[in-house]
Amino acid sequence: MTDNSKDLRSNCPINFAVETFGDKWTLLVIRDLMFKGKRYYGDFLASDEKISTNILADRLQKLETNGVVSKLPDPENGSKYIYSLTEKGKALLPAMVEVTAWSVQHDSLTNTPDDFMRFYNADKNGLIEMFKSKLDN
Amino acid sequence: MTDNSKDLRSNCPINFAVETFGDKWTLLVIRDLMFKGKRYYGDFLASDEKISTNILADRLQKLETNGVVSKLPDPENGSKYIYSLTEKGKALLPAMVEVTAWSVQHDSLTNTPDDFMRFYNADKNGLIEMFKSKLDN
DNA sequence: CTGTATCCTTAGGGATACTG
DNA sequence: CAGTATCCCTAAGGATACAG
Repeated sequence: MTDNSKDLRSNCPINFAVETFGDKWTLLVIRDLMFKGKRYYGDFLASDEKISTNILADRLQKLETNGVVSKLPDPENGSKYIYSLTEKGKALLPAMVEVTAWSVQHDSLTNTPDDFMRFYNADKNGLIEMFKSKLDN
Repeated sequence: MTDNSKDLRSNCPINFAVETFGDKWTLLVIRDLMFKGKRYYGDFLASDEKISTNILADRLQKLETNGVVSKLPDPENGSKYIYSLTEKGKALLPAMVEVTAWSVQHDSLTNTPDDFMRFYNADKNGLIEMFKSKLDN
């Protein structure tokens, strides 16, 4: 609950979300942090969707500004940073899981680990907890 | 589960979602259908965010193409249409609820009915079922 | 009023060069 | 390799005119 005083088009929560990650790239960066364990600049560049380097820099920057991502110097390599999700970013997990489930159910081409929907249908909260614990280690 | 053969940047489910509603306006139209009971063209035009008429037409069209929204002649007024969510559209409800909850928890300015978070915290599935039943009447 | 079409500006973003 | 900066084109979209 922070007072981020950029001027939004409205005070609707859906609009807040849209203004935070409603574009063609931001959610993919969040996905990479959340589900693919990516942490370094080059990791994100290497994703299937081929984000270009200027866009990546811009989105990481905006996510940091919005408190979704943190950027810390890599203790093992002074010349690079480790990007990771803040608590605010991690809190997007349930939404990301629901979005994933929707896509898997409505797009025949989508590829996702086989057991995702099994777990989702059997015990959604358990699935979310499982991913959550992965994020915290 | 339909084979929509537009060429996606990848077969990732998050990317599928991004390509379906990852822009500044689409999710607001879905919100209006899902939570605000809007059905007519003019209803959408009247939202707080002031969508312009060409963009609205474009988004309704794309949503229809993607099977999220249906467009049917209004039986009580031949010169207009009724827009509504398809089953695929309604299936976005859990995701929309999670996104809303995230925004409410992370944006102090967001305004939402007081009891939303109470219900969400007490019985999330019940909250979703409640909205679902509203959509089906 | 419901929707479509056009005009024109700005923002998004691809390619790529460049710095440490 | 990590990240920044520039160049330039295309797509997003605001304003508004127009048709039924």
